[in-house]
Amino acid sequence: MLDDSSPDLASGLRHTLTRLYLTLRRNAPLGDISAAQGSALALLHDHGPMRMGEFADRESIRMPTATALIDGLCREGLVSREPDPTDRRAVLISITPQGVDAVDDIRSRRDDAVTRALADLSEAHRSAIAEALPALRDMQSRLENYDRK
Amino acid sequence: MLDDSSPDLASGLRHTLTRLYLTLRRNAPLGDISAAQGSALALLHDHGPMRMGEFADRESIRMPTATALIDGLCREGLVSREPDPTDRRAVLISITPQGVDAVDDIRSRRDDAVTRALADLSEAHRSAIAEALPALRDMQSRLENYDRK
DNA sequence: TATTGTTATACTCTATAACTATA
DNA sequence: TATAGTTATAGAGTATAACAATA
Repeated sequence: MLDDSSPDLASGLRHTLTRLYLTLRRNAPLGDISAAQGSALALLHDHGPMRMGEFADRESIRMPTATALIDGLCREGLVSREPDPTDRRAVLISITPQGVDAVDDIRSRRDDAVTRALADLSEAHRSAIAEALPALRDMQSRLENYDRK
Repeated sequence: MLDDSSPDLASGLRHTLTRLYLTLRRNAPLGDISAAQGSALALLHDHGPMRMGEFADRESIRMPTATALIDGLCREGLVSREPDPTDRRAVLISITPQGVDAVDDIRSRRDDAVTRALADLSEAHRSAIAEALPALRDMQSRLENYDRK
């Protein structure tokens, strides 16, 4: 019988989550774009336009790093920069339609890999995962909140 | 009613797994060591000594990259290199006791974060996760095998 | 000749420090 | 004077190409 609150559950879960993510990443690689670019595009895709400084904060990188990263993405047409009309020191960075396509593409390739793996599972295993998904979401939001403790 | 085999389950699971991993990484950062170093140490910790070429293959990096990465870890005393007694062209790289400590330390800090999040969940959510863990392991091993399709 | 690894070189991502322009 | 970003410079991680040593 499994003891829910044991460190074994936490350690087993940590290990499995880590391997699942890394395997998924390996299964559907980013291809042309780097990990830093992929993360930047996903943020701009999900959050919408933002200032350079907010982008740097959310990506946990420094401003000069953000400048260089965004410059590269602009050169490739995946991101665009506009002066902020309310503050002439600032710039607003946005994902382009081409950038949206790049994010959607990688996500759908990863979804396909997960769909295939789920289809190969037993019905019992598949439904166990379906029933745990809300609990995993709950755990994720709690972990996220510890960040700003 | 949730349709287990729907793309929605795959997409929701992919999203939650991704966020869980990234949040966990952010919650318990590697600190002094880089991501590449952490991955290298985890591999050597779990697999044991190996040749430079096998290390490069398993990390999906090129040999010159592996040489530089291992050189850095050697300088920090986390990894050691020995000539392979059976083939004088080759070297065997191993994790040192200090490197083992570094891996154990980061893993235990991540386990602590997961333990805390699990403890904060409802009993129903915690047991849903406990019951899904074998299914998640099953899914992970299937995804891993697709890699060598 | 084929294999194992290293050296030389270059590009990206990361950082700190110093600078410019605007508030 | 403080804030938003950029430029200058440096270190780590990545790659390809060319090389050295050994099988």
